[in-house]
Amino acid sequence: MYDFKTVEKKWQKYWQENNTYKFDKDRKDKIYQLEMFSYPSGAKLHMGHWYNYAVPDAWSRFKRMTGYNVFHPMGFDAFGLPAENYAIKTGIHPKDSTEKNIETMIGQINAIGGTFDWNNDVITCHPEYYKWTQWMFLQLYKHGLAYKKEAPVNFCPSCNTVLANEQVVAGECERCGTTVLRKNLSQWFFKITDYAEELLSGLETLDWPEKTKNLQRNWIGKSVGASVTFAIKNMDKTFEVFTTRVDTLYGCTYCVLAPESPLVDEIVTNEYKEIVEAYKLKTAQISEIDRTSTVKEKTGVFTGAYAINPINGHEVPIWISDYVLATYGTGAVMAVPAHDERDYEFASKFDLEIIPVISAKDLPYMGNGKYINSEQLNGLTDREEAKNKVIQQLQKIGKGSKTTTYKLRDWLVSRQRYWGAPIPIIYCDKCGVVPVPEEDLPVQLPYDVEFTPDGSSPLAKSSEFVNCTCPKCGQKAKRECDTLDTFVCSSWYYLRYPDAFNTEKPFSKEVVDKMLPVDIYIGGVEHACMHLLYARFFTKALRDMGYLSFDEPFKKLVHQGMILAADGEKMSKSKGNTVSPDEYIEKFGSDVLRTYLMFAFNYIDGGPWNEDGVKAIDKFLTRVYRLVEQYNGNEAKERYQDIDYVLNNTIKSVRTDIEKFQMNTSIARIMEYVNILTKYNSTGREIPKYYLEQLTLLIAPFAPHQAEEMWSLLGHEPSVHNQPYPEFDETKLVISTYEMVIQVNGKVRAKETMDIKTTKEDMEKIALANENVQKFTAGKKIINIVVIPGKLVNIVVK
RNA sequence: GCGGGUGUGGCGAAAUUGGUAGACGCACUAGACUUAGGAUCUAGCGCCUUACGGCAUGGGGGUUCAAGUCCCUUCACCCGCACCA
Repeated sequence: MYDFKTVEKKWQKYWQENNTYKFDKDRKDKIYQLEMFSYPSGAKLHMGHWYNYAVPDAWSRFKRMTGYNVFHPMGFDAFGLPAENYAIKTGIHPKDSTEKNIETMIGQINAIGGTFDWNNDVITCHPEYYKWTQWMFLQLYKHGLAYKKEAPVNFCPSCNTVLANEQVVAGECERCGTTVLRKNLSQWFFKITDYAEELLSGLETLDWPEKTKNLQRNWIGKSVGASVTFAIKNMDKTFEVFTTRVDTLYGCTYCVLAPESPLVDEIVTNEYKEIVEAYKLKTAQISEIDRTSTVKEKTGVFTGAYAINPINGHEVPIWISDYVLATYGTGAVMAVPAHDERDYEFASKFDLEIIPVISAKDLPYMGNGKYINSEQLNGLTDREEAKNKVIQQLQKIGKGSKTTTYKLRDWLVSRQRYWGAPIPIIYCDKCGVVPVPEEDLPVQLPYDVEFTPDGSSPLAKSSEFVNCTCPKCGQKAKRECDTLDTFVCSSWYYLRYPDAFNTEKPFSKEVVDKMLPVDIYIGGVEHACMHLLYARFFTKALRDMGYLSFDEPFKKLVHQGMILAADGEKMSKSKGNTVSPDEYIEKFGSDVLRTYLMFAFNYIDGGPWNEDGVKAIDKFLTRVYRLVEQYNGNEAKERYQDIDYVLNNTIKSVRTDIEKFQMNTSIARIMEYVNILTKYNSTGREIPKYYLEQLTLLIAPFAPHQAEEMWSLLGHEPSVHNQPYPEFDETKLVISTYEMVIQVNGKVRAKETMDIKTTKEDMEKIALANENVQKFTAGKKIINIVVIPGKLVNIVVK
């Protein structure tokens, strides 16, 4: 009787004591395999973690058995909002709850029986780690890639606190239901936009899913166009607009500024001040997604000011409207209602002038055509030519040029929260913004802090933390009280693993250049635009500072799908439809759960949980074990052709399928092998040891504990995981006959067993002679016969 | 709204990339063995039809000797949207 509980514990202990999976730094054939580390928020590992860790572990084991030296570390992304919210609710300090959760989760991850090497402590909330996160900030600051500017936050006036998007439900504060406002605060940014072009072009070099690359391309949102400078009438002021349709400049009949644009206050005339203020207030309550919705009715107000179109000197009114975003382009647009849908809708509603500049039957017209009402452009039909002409003229008078814009925005890293890495900056009345000297790092996060929400950053309330002396002049100064976005922590953790105990530097260049880039990175698609882009940015920035000599952090990327509840819905505590991995390890063991997760889904799709599927795998593994258990010493050397064929076909398929992360079909092939062995066994014959050894080796990456047990049952010393993976013999896969398919008009009408060497002519002859085929060709005219050697014959009749 | 994706038996899924649709498994049906078991083994199993055969990869159209796979169109569902990570 196989007792999985004892067996799994026994081998987990053995692997740990013998350091079976310790990475050997001196070997050359390394693979750096990484799964996205977990966030220890909800006390326990859920099925999604298991799916993310257990399935790739088979890949890792397979790579080890095929001769690679796999570096497979694990850590925790431990700062973040949920721990702080939990603390506000329960009074348990984020540090305490996080440490406790990490301990629990380490135990649970170990229960997977994975190849994780824990000798690489990366826990982002530990000072030994965040010291270097702060160091990263300083490097970016020194190289001009970190700067401060005003930016809006969600603000609840009743709780008097900043809210995360997640805490805003339908425009209201999730705690008290008050309407959330957008309020400007001075905050730190990383200049990721400096790398927009390389982040875009670098995608070409990556072995990533095409859809993920597209997501990033789109997020970066490159757009080639022109910037045009408009002067403001009767004022010594100008503003720029970005447009992709500079060829329609003559048709510009008004301009629109984003309501948040600082220019608005400067240009608004007294007459319009009141309504502009009211409109700005209203805009502050609408989310960006709603603002840009094209189904929403356009709103806006006139500022009383006029702009001068640089190409023809026309005076056009300046409006403000929420469909213009301060964060994209220049925060101002030229409106050409005749040739832009949104502008047309806006102009119609507010009765603004519409001047067509491309001849068209119906407006708005976005297509190509003959230019009209455009002086020098009149008569042209080529859009590019028209654009170039306008740009040339604008350049001549210094009022515009060709420009590229990106949707990508700089990365806001300031958080008005406690549970994060403090931003290492000091404000001195005399010296201004002073970075904390590197030798003073880390800026420790104090433990005793009041973090209930009441209007200011929690750290601002700790006088011990805030008050310091200026490192430059020695006068009294104050520390920055915001903490860093946790994405900063996770943007460089993969660099830390290979050199996790370095106290001198975040990592040694020599070690990292040898170990990186990560050969395979596994995690959810939801990180496509943020984490994965931020990490790429960090790598490139550090490279340019001389700390690294590679361009991209993750060579190959694999996404896992989502495991849904049995009802096909997302698992959630509130719906009460969750299944816990613990429950299944308890009932079936790790091997069953691992193998189920690998077999039941296409890895990148995931799917709904199925209880019967788990039982089926339990049955399958039991059947496998029984084959070995029944073995009593048949050392016979003879081989059987039919078993050999299945075995070699299985080995070949498993090898190629694991490589593609298709554990499901790999296991299906092993099942076929088990089926033939079972059949052989049921005729009362005993299976030679060789076939059982092959079975054990084949299944080792999937069910590692059971394989180890089977290996010792067959009289071998552990560990099976240090054995080479089976190789296939192509000669055993050569077949002498095949089943020829005979079609008439594309429909299968007969099959014939043929010798593999049969010529095309003979195939045709045999096909035509077939009795059933003749039933369908009788009395008809043969027009064409298509012969695919070794496969089929298609007879086309009429 | 913008962007990305998915759709194949009762169910989870395969399909060497244009060449026998449904591998493997679940569920189901029948049988065997039984010191009755939610155990094990054997066989069957896309749908319609007694059969011949016909129909089938969300729907419609096209290209082709041949389409799940390529093209057009349409419907349904799912995911992301910058302070959850």
